[in-house]
Amino acid sequence: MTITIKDIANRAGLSAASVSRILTNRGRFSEKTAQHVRQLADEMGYYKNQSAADLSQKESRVIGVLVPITHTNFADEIIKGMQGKATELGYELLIAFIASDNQQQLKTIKSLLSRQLLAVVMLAIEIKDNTFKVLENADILLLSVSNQLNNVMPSISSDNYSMMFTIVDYLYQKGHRQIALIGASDQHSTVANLRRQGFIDALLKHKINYNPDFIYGDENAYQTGLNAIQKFGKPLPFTAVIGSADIISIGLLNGAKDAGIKVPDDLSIITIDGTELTELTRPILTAAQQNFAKMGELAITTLAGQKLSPDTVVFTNITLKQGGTVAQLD
Amino acid sequence: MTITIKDIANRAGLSAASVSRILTNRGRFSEKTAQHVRQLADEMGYYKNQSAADLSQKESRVIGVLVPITHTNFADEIIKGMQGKATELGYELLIAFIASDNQQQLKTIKSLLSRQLLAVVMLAIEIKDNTFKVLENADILLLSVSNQLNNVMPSISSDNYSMMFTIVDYLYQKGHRQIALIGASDQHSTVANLRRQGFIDALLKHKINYNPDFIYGDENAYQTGLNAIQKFGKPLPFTAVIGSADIISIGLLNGAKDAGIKVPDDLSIITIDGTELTELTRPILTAAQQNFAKMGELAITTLAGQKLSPDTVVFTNITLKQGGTVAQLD
DNA sequence: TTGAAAGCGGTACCAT
DNA sequence: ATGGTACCGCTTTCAA
Repeated sequence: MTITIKDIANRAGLSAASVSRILTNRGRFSEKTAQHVRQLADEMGYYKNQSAADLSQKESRVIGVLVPITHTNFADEIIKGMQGKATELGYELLIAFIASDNQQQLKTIKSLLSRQLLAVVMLAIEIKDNTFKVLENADILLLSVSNQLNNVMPSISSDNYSMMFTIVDYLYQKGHRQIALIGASDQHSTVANLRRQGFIDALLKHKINYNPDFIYGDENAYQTGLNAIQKFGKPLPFTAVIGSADIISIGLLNGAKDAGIKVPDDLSIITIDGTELTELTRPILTAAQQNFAKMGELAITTLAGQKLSPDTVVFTNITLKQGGTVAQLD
Repeated sequence: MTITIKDIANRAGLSAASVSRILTNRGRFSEKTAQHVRQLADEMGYYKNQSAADLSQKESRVIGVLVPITHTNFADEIIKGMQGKATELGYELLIAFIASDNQQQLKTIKSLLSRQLLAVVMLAIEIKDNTFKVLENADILLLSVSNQLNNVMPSISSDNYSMMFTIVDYLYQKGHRQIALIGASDQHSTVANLRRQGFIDALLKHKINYNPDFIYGDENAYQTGLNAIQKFGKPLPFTAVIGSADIISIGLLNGAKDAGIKVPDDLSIITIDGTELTELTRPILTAAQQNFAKMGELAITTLAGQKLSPDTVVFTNITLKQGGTVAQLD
């Protein structure tokens, strides 16, 4: 038998209403009885039945978080950021891992929607159209984190366009003129589109005509990096390469090693993301590091503020983190 | 205004009771009205209010999962395994990331216990005593996954003792006689204790007296691997080393590289865990691979079966996965 | 400051 | 096959 508010009320010689008020710190009560009740609750091993509370209160403070089940190692950092702020502001996170499989996706979403949620936050999810419809119809706050989605729903992310200027400027200043971009070719991804456009424009700014062949690979995978090196062969037609995710860059690094290409002497690599993974390679990867923890925090504060419209776009800073994979050319 | 079962009942000219029966597939009803109701529910955008359902039904099908917030990359694999089976058997997972900080730990647990849960599954968590007390008093099913905890609570894990025989036998057969074990020195961890004991006994079986100095490092961290190499210097007093986790082994590998020690020529490395991380190194790490996905599946089926006692111990298989970090000595 | 009572949305028992 | 109803545990008005 589980302990309810009534049990406490009986023992304390009070009504359930009073106990409720005390335990939730709402309304008026005397501090003296309150102390007694709190102690009693503790002794008796009472835990609020949140389902009952949710049912009774109209407003919910639960935020659903959709995390792609395909391991993206930065999701942890975002969640960590959200978690901290959520605890601080009194929100709860309901984390659900979501498969890429359409059928399963719907099932997960529906079960999520069965809990009354304040909002649903999607981490780096490329959402399927029909799944999106379901969420939209459910009339619930939506927020995309780390995946910039202009005008579809509000999002918190890095400024992917200007990020490319930071990267290209850096490489240019290091003497690089032939630069490739790997893993941002997906035509259907807003992020990839922005990165390609920023890449091209940044090159033009330096009066470099970009070579379309140097933009390659549309999948966010280790294999994409390996493939890229194989495709371009040895010697490589460029001196520097930008990996659109850490895992891609590690593929580039290992591919280079396998092909007898020295990093950074024969090839410079700069990676986008800059998660812990970048510390595990030799040399350590130079990175345009995204501020994932900050994204997580902002996700919560933004939702708490509730000033959201589909074209709300919040940017977090990026940091150029020096590793050992970019050489200075003479 | 959210759609309730009553709204549907009104529109269909039925009672709430009937709609409930139909939507949950319980009790008797005619297929004809059922079809109508289901369609109506769909059209009206109805989602069951799970809180109400939970409150009404005494039994819950929600399983809480405690995941350490410190990035352990195998947690994902376990969760994936749980997720699949859970969906299949009609359970829901409530995932909560838990900090190592005592204060926050309690807060998380309490909020978890506020949802009526069928069980709490702990992934690789070294739980603090007082936190454990809270869980124990809450009178809820407990299960530890991947962290073998003999006689404290039921657990699903690899057989850490016999695993060491597999590893040592393999190294012995490859000609190694001087073997070190890194990252299993924590005296308070059952897993570490079992690994050390298994290591020692496996060596004895081959008539090798173990050298206590060769057991080093108690933290599950990249740095532990780096430190180990530094500590033993060059040339190393052993020909092979066992890393007690992938991240440690990567530290060993990079530490060796930094010190000019060639792997596997000068040093053989075998790692315990065998997650995706092991594919990212050069050479690829040879691993005693744990079956994390299976652990996840078993966690759910075991809970579904409910035949649990504190001394229930379920083992999953381990696989020796050949990489390029173990050399054959002559 | 405290209590009585209605109600949140479903479920399940007992009638019909 | 369907409907009426009590109830799950908590919150919240309103009255005392």
